[in-house]
Amino acid sequence: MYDMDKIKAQWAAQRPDLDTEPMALIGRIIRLSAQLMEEMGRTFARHGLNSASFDMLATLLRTGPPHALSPNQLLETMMVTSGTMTNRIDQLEKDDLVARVRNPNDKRSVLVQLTVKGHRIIDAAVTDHVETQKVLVGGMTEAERAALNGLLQTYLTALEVDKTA
Amino acid sequence: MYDMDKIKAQWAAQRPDLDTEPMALIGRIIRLSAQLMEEMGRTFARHGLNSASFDMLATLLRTGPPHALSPNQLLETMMVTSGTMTNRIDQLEKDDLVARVRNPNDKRSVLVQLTVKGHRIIDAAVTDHVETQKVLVGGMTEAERAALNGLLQTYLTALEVDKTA
DNA sequence: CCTTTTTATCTTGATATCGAGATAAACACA
DNA sequence: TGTGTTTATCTCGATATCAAGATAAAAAGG
Repeated sequence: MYDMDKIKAQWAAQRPDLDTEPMALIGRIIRLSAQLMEEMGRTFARHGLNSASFDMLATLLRTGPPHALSPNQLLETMMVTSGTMTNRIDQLEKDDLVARVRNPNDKRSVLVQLTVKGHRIIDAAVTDHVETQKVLVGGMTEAERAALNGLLQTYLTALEVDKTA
Repeated sequence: MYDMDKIKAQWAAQRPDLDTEPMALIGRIIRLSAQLMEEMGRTFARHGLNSASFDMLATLLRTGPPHALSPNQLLETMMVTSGTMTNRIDQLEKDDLVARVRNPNDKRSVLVQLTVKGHRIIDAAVTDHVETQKVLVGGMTEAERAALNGLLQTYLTALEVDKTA
């Protein structure tokens, strides 16, 4: 599915006026992203997590002790709305993976903190996840990985510039 | 958000045992994908479409006359479940962008066909979309685009091989 | 033919997300 | 101090998706 060569050929037949080179490039990025997320999701599932919950817990873990951030800080890191964040925190709290603790300096705000259980689970999940990612890039040579990484960085930077301009 | 350099630095501090090179590479692909989809979504919205409906209509358009595929054929092309496909067709049918027509050869099956209105709208949307995509890759040089495209192709192929093995 | 299996689509219930707005605390400043 | 504005989080209704199962037609195999 989403075989860009086939799609390009179809457009060439139906709409020969279109330059589909950009479409092929962008299509491949999106397809790769979807496939990689699907594969990684299997790892998350082995730890009782999904992409969203892994992301939350991993964000708290890598923040370092005391592994606590406000919902707003989490919003700035992850790309979701505030309603989604409330729901995600609720779910994790129900499973005792995070706890909402009061922020003494600001009564509007709370801190979302890893529980002992949450810390244990995300620590193991991250280890597993990194191993999975190693396998997922293992089909490329070291040189290919470096070149791809560099070009992706270039592209992301170019997009940012584009946006601020 | 999802600044891979910052994330790498955080992991280096909290879990120096982890090799986060693969994570940086994969993270950039996923982030790029998300940003590109967001940008493209703006184009779709100008034509009253979203990513899902654009995808459906564009698939039917590039198939060529008579611009009709069965739900099952659409399922094989797009990465969604049958329930999702039913819903997507329902929505497009409600807006008179596609019509379900009976398949005389197989009474289990129907064909989803572009209406005149659907054809007109997707034709304009695709033209606009291709223009947007041109802008979205415009921050890179021709050589960078070619190199990136080649590496993405390499990666996708490597992932496929991995899966069949 | 008749029965079983496969195929194609749709239905249903659960869930995650979004967008808009509600609520309450903190801040700015006259 | 008092008032208006901003900030932080949550609530609510709508929607898109998925997974599992229902339904009906077609195909396969005696």
